[in-house]
Amino acid sequence: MINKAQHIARIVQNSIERTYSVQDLSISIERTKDERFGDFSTNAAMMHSNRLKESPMSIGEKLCRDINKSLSKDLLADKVELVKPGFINFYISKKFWIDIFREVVLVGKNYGRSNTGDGKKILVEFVGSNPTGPLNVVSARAASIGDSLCNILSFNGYDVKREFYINDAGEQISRLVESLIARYTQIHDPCFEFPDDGYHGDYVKDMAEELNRVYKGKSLLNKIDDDVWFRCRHFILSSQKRDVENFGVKFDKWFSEKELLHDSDKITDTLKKLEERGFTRKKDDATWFQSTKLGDDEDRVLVKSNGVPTYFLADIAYHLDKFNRGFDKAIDFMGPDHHGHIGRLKMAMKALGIDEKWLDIFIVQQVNLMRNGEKIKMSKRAGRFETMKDLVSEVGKDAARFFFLMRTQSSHLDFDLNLAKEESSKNPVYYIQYAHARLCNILKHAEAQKVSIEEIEIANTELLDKAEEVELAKTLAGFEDTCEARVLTYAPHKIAGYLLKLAGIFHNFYNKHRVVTGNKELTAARLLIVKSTGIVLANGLRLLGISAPKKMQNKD
RNA sequence: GCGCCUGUAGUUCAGCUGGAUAGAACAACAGAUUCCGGAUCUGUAGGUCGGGGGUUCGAAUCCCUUCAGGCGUACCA
Repeated sequence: MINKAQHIARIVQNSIERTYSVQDLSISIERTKDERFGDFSTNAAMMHSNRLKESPMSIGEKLCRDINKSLSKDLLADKVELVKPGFINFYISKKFWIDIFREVVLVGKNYGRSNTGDGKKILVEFVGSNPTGPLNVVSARAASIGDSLCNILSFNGYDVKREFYINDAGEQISRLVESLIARYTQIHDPCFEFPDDGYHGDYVKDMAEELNRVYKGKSLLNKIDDDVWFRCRHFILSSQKRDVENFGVKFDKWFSEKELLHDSDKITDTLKKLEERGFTRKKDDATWFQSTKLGDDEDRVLVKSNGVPTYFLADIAYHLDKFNRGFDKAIDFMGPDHHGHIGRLKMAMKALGIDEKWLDIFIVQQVNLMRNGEKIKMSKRAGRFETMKDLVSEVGKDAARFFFLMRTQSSHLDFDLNLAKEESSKNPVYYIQYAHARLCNILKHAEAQKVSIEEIEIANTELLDKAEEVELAKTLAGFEDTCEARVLTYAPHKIAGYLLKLAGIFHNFYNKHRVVTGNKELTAARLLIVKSTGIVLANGLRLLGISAPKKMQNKD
């Protein structure tokens, strides 16, 4: 399939060559936002007005005349027109658009797929957190965005791996173990004091109960017990795994900071490498990364004065490990509290001689849960905070994912719980899913009327000339551009927006035109529309990790 | 103090590398259905793109400045 925009760019380029004998002028072709300006437009006449030493309108006029002359009508465009400041607008012929319905049905599940990635290996790290408690709503947001991005990258020919980084080394988990032992001790001695900076959540009490079944009241105080540590980590991690799985995300690897970095030589190797490259220095018994050499305000600690490596050093080692595993690119999604970390990590990569473009890091911004128009206060210290699990059980996986995917990751999101739960047209997820269910129902109805698949496949598309039909064709054609990785790589929300638009156009079409009628030929042609729309909706929803139901559940 | 994110309709947000009269959803108001699911559709109204400068054929978009909100600025992770 020839890309329409490229096709038009070629035409314009040729015309410039003929008219001005100038080559190598870059031409950009855009889809117009407004129908009145045709389907595609180019600003070439304005862009190159300086170089050609002529006014935009004058250039445009010449090009337009030339293009019109060379364009045979049945090819691509009905009309080419010059407008006001100097835009040249192309009106694509209906027939050219209508062909898309058959193409979509032929390509099916693969419609929208591309090979721009060319098998390049990409590692996407997201959600990853301390195993110190249940995953929260920001993790859920990261899970939606990260997972969907992976789907989109795969769809565009990249070889994608999903990875979850477990921060199971360091202070935080030690503090959790401390809290756990305190809760455990409290079972037998209610007066036992709980540490101020401990983890207050109820899940710690649940773990303590479980611990009690094993240790049966034996004192665990004044003793750092590997077994308790291990049980604690296991308890948290398996619940996190369950949450993520229920959210429809499958990680290729759960990367343990402790096992795979600290218990190996990777940390010391990384440190050695930084030393060799002249980026470390000693001060106050600690080892520092000389990030000031790369423009940072101050140097950063790699190894604390007590000899323990920092999270920062471990993360450098982790990323070096990713690089050594042969990935062409790494993408990280981090929580809003990590943003100070980004610059430093990138500097460290630079210090190690890794190309800056190899690593992209994005911040997934915070989430405010709204109920009845009011913000829900989250307090991690008090142990009350909205978890991913609660969110999914309250609004469902599909709604949760869609709401997160409607927005760019950088926006501070207000999540409206009431709206997400509502089973009505106000709720965009249901709106899209209903479009899919509705069209499945039409196909089922047609089947009952004994319309065969063969009839649909050989349908006469020339019968399709209604405005709503052409609009659907144009919109379906737009799915390819929407999926194109270049535009879309870090913006799954565009798929969500696209699906919403497509669903709306379909509902409109449905209301204006009856599909299954006594007119067999027209019925077949319209069923082709229905079928292709269904394919595109399903493909889009699949990229978002949201189901495309054949029928909607009854309200009551 | 410094750094990052955000500021667009009553509300929540789109707006791709600058483009033509700044879009959508929800809320508001007015309408549509003998028939494939009304969980639907159509229409109306709603804006000094936080403010002020600059760059150019042309700015919500780029640059400078200023105001407001959030976050970060640990030998925590």
